[in-house]
Amino acid sequence: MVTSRDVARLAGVSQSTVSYVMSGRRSISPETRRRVEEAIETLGFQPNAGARALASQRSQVIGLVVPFAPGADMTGVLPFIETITKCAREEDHNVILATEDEGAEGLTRLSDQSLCDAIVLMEVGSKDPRIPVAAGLSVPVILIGVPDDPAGLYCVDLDYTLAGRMAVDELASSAHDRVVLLGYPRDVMARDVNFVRRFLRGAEESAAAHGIAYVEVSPPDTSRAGAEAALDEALTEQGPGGGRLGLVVPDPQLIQPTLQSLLDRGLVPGRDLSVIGLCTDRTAETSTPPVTNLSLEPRDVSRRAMRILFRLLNHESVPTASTVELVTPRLTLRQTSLPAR
Amino acid sequence: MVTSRDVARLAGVSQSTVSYVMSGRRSISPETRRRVEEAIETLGFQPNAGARALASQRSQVIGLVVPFAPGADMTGVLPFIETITKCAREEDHNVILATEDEGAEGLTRLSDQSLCDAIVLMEVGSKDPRIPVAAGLSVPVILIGVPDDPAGLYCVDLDYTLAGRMAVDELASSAHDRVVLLGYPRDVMARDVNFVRRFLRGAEESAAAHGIAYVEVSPPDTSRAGAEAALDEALTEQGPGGGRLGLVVPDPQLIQPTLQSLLDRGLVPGRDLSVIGLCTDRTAETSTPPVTNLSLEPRDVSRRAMRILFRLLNHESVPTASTVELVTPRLTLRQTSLPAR
DNA sequence: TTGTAAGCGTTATCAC
DNA sequence: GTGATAACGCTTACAA
Repeated sequence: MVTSRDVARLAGVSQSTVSYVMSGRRSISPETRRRVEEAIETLGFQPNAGARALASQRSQVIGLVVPFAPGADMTGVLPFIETITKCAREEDHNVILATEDEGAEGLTRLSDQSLCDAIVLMEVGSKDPRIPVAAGLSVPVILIGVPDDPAGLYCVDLDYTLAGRMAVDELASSAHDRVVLLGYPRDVMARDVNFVRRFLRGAEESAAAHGIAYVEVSPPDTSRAGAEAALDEALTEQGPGGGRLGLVVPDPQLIQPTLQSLLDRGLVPGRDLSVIGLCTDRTAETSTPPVTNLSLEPRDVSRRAMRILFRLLNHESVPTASTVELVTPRLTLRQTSLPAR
Repeated sequence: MVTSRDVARLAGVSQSTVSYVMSGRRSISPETRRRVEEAIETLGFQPNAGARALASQRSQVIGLVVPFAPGADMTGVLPFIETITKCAREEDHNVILATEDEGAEGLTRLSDQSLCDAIVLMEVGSKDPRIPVAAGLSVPVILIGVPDDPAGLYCVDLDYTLAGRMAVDELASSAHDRVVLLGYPRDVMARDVNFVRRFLRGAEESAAAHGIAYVEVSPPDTSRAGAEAALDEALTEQGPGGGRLGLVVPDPQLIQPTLQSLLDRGLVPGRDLSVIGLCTDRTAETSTPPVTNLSLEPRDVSRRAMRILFRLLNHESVPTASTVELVTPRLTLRQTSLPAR
């Protein structure tokens, strides 16, 4: 292992000078800088992370708590991880992973062992028991998701209320006369993830505002059978025929099963009814048929979260009116929308 | 911050005793142990990771290099990340993330800065330039994937050759008389990921062995249009009618577009032809229609990789005949298989 | 069975 | 502009 002592010896300077050349925290004569940088180069010196963390009280690591709970939506989290990791690297930080199932102890572990300087907490629940713990840590924490009480923590999330409203607005303005919302499966409802409630409220509000018929149906799960059951309920209750029907499907995992169930019944999305999904554009493009969607914008959400986090780390002011920052979803019309009348 | 000194003071012992109580590296009298553990408990002591790493030369961290390259298959990597993280936690280790686009420097950074004690390198290419670098690091490295020359490194991967063979075997034994392999898109071929070649070889071998007609077609990309183009080529060349056709689709991203293209042509998988995909069971279950698949077994592959890694870390012997450990794929018949004749 | 003390490789505060 | 030197909090010989 090559240390800063080795570099110092080779460059003919003191160890502290090597440190200052690397950190730029005091001015160095051009000549000294050159010699030190040359020595670093020839020896291939890399500073020891542990020693640096110990001395500087900064680990240069971001803790990322990901939702690996059983049954959680796996498809959506990867873009978050990717974007967060890349943002971290841009600021010369690393990312350490913790899983949701570690609960609140996972947070205290990351913080109290000085494993990281800041924490990103994904997919927080409405009354997430980790929030009060997170708020009491000695490191800044940013939430992706909006709990009922953020306890002063900064939050970034998609504007799900707006998404719900946009979905129904779109259907209403394209002359649909009834909306069925194929909701989240029961276990998701049970976990009480906050965005579910927000989306439903937005959809409901819009339906009321437009005076359009509106029903919510909750599938038992996101399987094919779950979609079948929910559709049975939805279509029987209202009768399949007559008028323009719009189906809103906020759970990404339920979209494909739903589309297939419809096709199996001889109901063609885009011809016999409309379907709007809430999912990433990638999911929407590859569904069969490609589904009109409101984008979840995971990259945008992640980037904003990291921006705030680094401002907190650098003790810069965070230019936000509220502690909650909401990202506007984007509507993209695809094949599952009925043509305008 | 509460340190081991604080614990020692409260328990009325020396700092080293606290350390030994925690590590169990020497025997402690029951009474002393009790007092120390009580002090740890009441103070909520957590050892400082940096200091521990510095003193012990062990960071208790596993470096995980994930393929976030543009266009890489995102859906498949999450189960790997999840399983690897959980295995690490079981051995009281943390996981630090690096992205593929950091290349070989990412590896040296992780190792030379003592950021981790071992590295898991995912999705290695046939002639991956990171392999020689990885082999020269001071920390053990395990590969997920099999390069042409593993340079002595341990590798774990799905047995893609066997997968290719199993796919065609299945079709041959269920009385199909020709096989079309809808290959990987050109950019994947260009990246020369090793498993592509292996899968194709296995399929080809089996076709030859069974004396069954066999064609490979390469789509321009994994989009809907890409699938269309490939199918056009495949079906024109051979004519759509006559005999039992089996389609093998090894790229998970191409499966759904292909199924849809077939349906659009009035060709129903499971009635007019067979389709076998290479993808996780989860993907297979939720495709439309559910596709007969060979499972990628990401959890099994990850667990085996971590088993080997920890044996290397603990200087235990690794009970493997070869340096390459291959996992057998599992075939599950679903709706896209023609009934036996 | 326990304590003492010398590092581990940086950073950062003093001096000069 | 640069150099000593004392932390940082833990592990681990070496003593007792």
